[in-house]
Amino acid sequence: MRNASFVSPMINPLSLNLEQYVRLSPEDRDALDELRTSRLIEARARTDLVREGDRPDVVRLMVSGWACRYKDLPDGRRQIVGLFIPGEFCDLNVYILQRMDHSIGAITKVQYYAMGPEVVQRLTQNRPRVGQALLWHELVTTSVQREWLLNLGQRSAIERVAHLLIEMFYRLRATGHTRGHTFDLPLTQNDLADATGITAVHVNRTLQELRRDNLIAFERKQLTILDLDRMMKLAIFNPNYLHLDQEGRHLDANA
Amino acid sequence: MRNASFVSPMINPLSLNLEQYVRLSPEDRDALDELRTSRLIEARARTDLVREGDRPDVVRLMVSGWACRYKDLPDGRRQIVGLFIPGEFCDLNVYILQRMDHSIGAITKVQYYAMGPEVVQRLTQNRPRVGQALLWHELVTTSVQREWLLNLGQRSAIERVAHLLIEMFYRLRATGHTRGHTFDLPLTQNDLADATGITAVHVNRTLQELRRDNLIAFERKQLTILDLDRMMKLAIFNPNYLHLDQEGRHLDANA
DNA sequence: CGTCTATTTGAGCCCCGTCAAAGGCGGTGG
DNA sequence: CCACCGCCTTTGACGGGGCTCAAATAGACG
Repeated sequence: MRNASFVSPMINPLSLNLEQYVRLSPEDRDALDELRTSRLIEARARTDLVREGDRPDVVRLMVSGWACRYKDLPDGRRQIVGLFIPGEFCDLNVYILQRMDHSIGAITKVQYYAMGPEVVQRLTQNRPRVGQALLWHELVTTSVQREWLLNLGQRSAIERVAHLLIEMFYRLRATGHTRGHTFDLPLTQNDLADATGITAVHVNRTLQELRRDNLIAFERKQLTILDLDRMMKLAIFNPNYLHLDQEGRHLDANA
Repeated sequence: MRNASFVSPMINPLSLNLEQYVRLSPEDRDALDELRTSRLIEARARTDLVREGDRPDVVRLMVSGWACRYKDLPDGRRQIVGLFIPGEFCDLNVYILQRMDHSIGAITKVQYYAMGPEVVQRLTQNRPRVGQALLWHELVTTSVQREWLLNLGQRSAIERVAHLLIEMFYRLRATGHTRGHTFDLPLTQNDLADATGITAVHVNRTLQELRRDNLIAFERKQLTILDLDRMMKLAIFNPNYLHLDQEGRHLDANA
């Protein structure tokens, strides 16, 4: 929570998110603050922000609520390929492509800034360190996708679910969205199923097993990780892929 | 195979690859040709080019042979999260990160150019259109990762294997590495297993089923797709995610 | 021609999917 | 504020797709 007082409350999540990677200068933060002049859009839970096949137009910066990136098959099968929490960009670069190859859906009610690509381009040109941070953000997102591939391809059902829960804990904690080992997890068991590639019924049994073993508590969309060590061992969780811990220190404003 | 005569035989695969997205000018091609002054490195089959945890140093451009990106777990489970064919970069951007979050291994004997990040940076600065093409290349690689997530999370064993085979057919055909519906597939059944998240034994049975249904022929590392239509239907394959078909036309040299 | 790796086959079984139905909970409208 | 409705969670029984273990066969390579 470095220098939280320097940034406006609304855009706060973004600079907090980026400062995981790079320490920003006051000028950098001011430039980020100007994104607040973008259109602020609200979408209801369970609606799509963009659909596969659409022509991408704007870049979206999540302000509140959870969203997901997903792909589906004609017969209804659906795979969530990424989750977005406040402060994260959904689609920094995909506007380069002609057509969306995936959809973005709101899990909860969401608020986001929608800005033209030129706004981001101007920002990265004027503030190179912000540009570096955004690139970092993209690279980490891609790294997370790779870890999810490992998750789906190699881990068992209980390992997958545990791994996802720990990842979200780490990501939320990095931006101050946790209280101790507790955080809001607005996903339904159906969502968890679509993200882990197992069925909702089996997600249910898996969560019960995690509860029975006193590894988690989960009620009213509040998740508590009761024993992080044992959970990490169970999930074979190694946080390296999140590239946290101020790895971007060498890019710092005062370096 | 546009203008293949304009480019040197050695670097050919790269510009061919990039021209899937953007039509390059002669100057662009010349600039790409200069990458040939980079160190050309050879590695034996089944060796690692980089390992998870290493500090990334160089950018690798595949010249010949196949390589893969993979992640593994302490207990030996291994997931291949991407395949590289000649003309593709393994790790255009990952040098930005402090530590590799995955490994890169040679499937066959491989040759690749190893260049310092500054070489790529200079190239993209001097030749913006090449920079665009490289960005495109990265975005498509990421899109492929998302499709693989869908593959692992939602498709059955036979669908997964069929999907992977068709994808490699499309990617190889785009750079002229196919003869009719036949191409070299140097993967072992173990590799296919690690890429699709099923066991090698079951890959074997799956391939037999594909053969029995006269969908493929596969011997001596030569794969033929006997009935592409039925294969695509079986795999629920939609090539959109590869963003082929000169989507980058609007960035063309003469646009 | 021998060795090592890759492919193939078989038997048994288990993790997880499927189908179906019963509770629980939150949200909405009267 | 209550009652209803829809979605979410939970439970049970059953079946099957894919895993495991093990061993035989076939190729590849020196």
